[in-house]
Amino acid sequence: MANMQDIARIAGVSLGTVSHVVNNSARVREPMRKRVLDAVQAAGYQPSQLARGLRRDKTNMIGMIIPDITNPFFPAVVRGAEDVAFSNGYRLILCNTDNDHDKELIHLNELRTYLPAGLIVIPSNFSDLTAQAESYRRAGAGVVCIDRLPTNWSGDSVTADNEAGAYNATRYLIQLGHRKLATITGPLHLTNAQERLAGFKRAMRETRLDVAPEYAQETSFDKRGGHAKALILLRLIPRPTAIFAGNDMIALGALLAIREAGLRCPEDISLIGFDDLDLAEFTNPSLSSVSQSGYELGTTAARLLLERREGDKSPAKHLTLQTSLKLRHSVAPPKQAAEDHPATKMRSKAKTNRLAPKA
Amino acid sequence: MANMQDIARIAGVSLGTVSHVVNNSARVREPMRKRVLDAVQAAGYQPSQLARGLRRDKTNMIGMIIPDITNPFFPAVVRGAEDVAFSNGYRLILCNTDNDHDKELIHLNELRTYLPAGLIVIPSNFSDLTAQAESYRRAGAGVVCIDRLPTNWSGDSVTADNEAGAYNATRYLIQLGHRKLATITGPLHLTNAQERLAGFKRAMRETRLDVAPEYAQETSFDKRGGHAKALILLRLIPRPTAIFAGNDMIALGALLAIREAGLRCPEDISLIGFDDLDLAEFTNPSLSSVSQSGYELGTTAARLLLERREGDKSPAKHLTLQTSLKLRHSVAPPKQAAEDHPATKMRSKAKTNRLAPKA
DNA sequence: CAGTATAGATGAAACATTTCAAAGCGCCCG
DNA sequence: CGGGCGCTTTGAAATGTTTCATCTATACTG
Repeated sequence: MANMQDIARIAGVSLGTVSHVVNNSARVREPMRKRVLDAVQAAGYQPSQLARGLRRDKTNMIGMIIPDITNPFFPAVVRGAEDVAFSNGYRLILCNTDNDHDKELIHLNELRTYLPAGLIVIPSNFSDLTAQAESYRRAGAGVVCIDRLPTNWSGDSVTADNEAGAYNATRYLIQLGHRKLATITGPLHLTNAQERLAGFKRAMRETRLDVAPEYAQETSFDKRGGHAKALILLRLIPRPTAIFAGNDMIALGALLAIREAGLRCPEDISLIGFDDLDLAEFTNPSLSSVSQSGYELGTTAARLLLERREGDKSPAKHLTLQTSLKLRHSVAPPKQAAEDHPATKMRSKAKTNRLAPKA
Repeated sequence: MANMQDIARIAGVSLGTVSHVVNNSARVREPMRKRVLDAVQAAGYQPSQLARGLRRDKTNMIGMIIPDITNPFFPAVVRGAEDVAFSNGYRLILCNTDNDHDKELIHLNELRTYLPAGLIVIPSNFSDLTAQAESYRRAGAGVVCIDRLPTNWSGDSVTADNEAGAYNATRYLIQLGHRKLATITGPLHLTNAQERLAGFKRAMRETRLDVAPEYAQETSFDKRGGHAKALILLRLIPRPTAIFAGNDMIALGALLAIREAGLRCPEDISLIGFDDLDLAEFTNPSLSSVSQSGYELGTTAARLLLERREGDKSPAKHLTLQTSLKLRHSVAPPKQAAEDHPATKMRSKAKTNRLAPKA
């Protein structure tokens, strides 16, 4: 590959001049400028990002650390981040942690040696990134946490309004006439699971409905967990008539359990998930869900990072994205309340329907 | 961050010695060696990947160029590649092309300036990577194409046995008693779509069944395309009793179209997709599909790359991964043939069932 | 014990940039 | 015509490694 030296020789100018032309870092008189540009064109020269990064003490890479790209919520997040990054000349290094704190640490430590422009992190379980983030910030690289936050996180963040989303979903079920609600939460050491549970509880409290401990089951954010915990819920007396699941994978497992138990959704049990994954549309019945845009989560985080890169020194920002309730076929009024509750009329046959989230 | 100079000073040795200890590139006597290691530990030193890459003329990065991480088939591929890369000390730079050849070219050109250890590429439409790949190879970096190949590709590749997979699926439908089969292929400039069509045709030819042109519709690999083309197929006379879809997204669209047309799957029309995405399990009816492991595609490609990196100079390898037929509820014997065809007994109520692929 | 081979340690060059201080140069003004 | 000023251009240093040629000291051989 041609290097700057070559270009300088071809164009008959000094090394510094080539650099100035390439980077627009100083005035260069037109004829000379043109000679350089021509040489660049002719040789197909592209500056070495390595040398550039080494010298500038910063590269155009952005580290993206996520639990697992295979989890259907994350690809959109990554894509959002990549799109914004790409169109601003940045590239993404993708790292999967499997929620393993050690793996996260390995990535955190190694990525720093690439002098990335910043980091977008979906923290693993029990992360404490404060020290690491501080070290990145000292090196002039921003760190944005998204989706859920480590304990004591004081840096930039972008998350969905989990509490409001859960609240709206729960309130909707209550308005349909449900009185015996249950929830299957994600791991409660994760802030997003906590917030969703909080939203659920607030809606219940507001209606003076009780949440007995066994009606709030905690599990991992996956199908298997949802399946196991739903089986437990279905054995409770009285049996819940509606379940709010911490995410769509849990809801999917619950759906399976409901079917296995010989019950029907939504006739016997209503079900609402969270995330509004693509698959929510294809389940049988199709799954109602609190919709959050993973893509937007990614773009917002990347933009925040780039603003910091441009020199934004303002105090830590906590951006919250609104959710919307996507109604499909997995919800219905409870059987005994179908006729006598006024909210029943809200039951919609429409495949999708938006309920504006709390402002 | 501490650099090598610091370590040398702390340990009281020369720069070169530190390097040799860190890289095991030369014998260093134990006491000195230990002093260096202690200093590294104490300072939390990590070598700059930038400087190292610049000097070694090669980094530990692998470029991964794919159409769109949001397409549900690709996350597993990426994850497979990342797992093998990670456990060998390599990191992945993820690039989405949206099947846009220009975007692909931008990535191809820029990635080279990072001096990556190699490239894993799912080529975009109409790619001709020969020249680019040659330039990478000259720089000592391997290029592996996966999933589908550019025209005239002569380098390393890993693909599924698309032809056999399609053949088996089609043959299965025929054995069930179907005689009027149709297919909705992906874009026929893509080799995987071509091969799947070829497998379909071979099975038809073997049974002396005709494939009239209008019974083989071509479209993009997505739901919308499948939907549109299925509507066309459903209007044909005689109407096909089974459709082999070029991938699961197409099948999904077809499923929608079948439902819209007031027909039932599998009673009126059987349907088989390709890829066996997670969602195939959740559709209604659940979708039969030719299963290929995206994860394995990724791991195999990464391993191939690393072998090249270790100096394997053997001629281009073309690895082919076997597929298996995953039977679910979207297939049934055709109504009129339900009783009188011997193959009918193969119809299984089992949710999943493997049919060994052609050896 | 002298001479030599050899393992071990070192210092400097090289990788491809950016950037800063300094030099060159034309031009205007006195 | 000389001095000074401001715009261009240049050359060199610096970034953090690796590696190669040297150099040193140690052990071995005759």
